[in-house]
Amino acid sequence: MVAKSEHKQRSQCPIACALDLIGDHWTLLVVRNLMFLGIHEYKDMLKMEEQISSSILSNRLRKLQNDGLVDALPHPLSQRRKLYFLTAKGKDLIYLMTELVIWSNNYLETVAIPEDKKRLIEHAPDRFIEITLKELDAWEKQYAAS
Amino acid sequence: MVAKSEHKQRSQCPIACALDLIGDHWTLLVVRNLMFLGIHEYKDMLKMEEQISSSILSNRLRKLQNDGLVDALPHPLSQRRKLYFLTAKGKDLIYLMTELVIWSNNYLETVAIPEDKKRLIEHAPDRFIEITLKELDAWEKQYAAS
DNA sequence: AATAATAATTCTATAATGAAAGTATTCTAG
DNA sequence: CTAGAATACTTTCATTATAGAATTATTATT
Repeated sequence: MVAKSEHKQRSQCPIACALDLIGDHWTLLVVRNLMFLGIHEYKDMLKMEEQISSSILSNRLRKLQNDGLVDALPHPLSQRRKLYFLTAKGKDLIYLMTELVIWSNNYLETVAIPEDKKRLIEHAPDRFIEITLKELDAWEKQYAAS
Repeated sequence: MVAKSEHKQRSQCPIACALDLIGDHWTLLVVRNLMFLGIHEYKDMLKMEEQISSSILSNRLRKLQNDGLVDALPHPLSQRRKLYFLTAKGKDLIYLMTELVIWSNNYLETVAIPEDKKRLIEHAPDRFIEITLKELDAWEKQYAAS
């Protein structure tokens, strides 16, 4: 069952269309978990600092899969567990995500992020992206996804 | 009066903090209007293709001003009109917005945007950003903002 | 003085969210 | 083999946000 909001397309504008997929309070935090934090399981997402509720997490994971940003594998250690991971479409949000972090670092005083990582993102975003993509590749090889 | 959602800070994560400011269905469309479409007035925003409602537009403009992304000037032709424009903090979302458009162009089939503009954004995003920032500068000079 | 334009605000029905509890399935320990 | 725990959700319900329509306050125009 898919909620109403997951259907509507408000216009043909590229920004509006993208916001229909990722423009809400939670979706990009799920992407962040998969992209930067190495969190690939439902139970671990439930523990995220921002305290997502179980129902919202379930909805967002389903929507991300329906929209082709995320896919899932059975966990090798247990059939009842799943491993979520970003598809190429989802991984390609890394450029957007990196700009988001750069903007945050520039304008939002309170963000907690180690100084050295902050400096890397700020002064060599391409390198940061390269490193992150390599980590995602390594994860995929380990689990033979893609 | 400011709604509850305009206050909460869920964590110190740069992505979460940024989403507290711009992570919803409408905020970045208002930014788009100011950044790319030359729409600076309330009445013109009401006409946007995506059909924002008057109350939501009012809320978002107030929130954008509270968060320092947008400022307003009295319209030179009428005291009852206002001219909204992006602050430096708001304008600096241009890198994020450009990546959003690039991603949309790559993955969302249906987006309507002229082919030549699509090509410019795709192959020379820096040039696209430069041109856009110049247009915003020209607007500001005209109205002597900033 | 009457009418229109503008930037909101108010009202109300509907939709989304959040918190807690419940369910179905699979694993694990005895 | 069975009892209990773990996992991935789903359901329920109270609260909050949103959308659309109507209204208001102010300023401009005729």
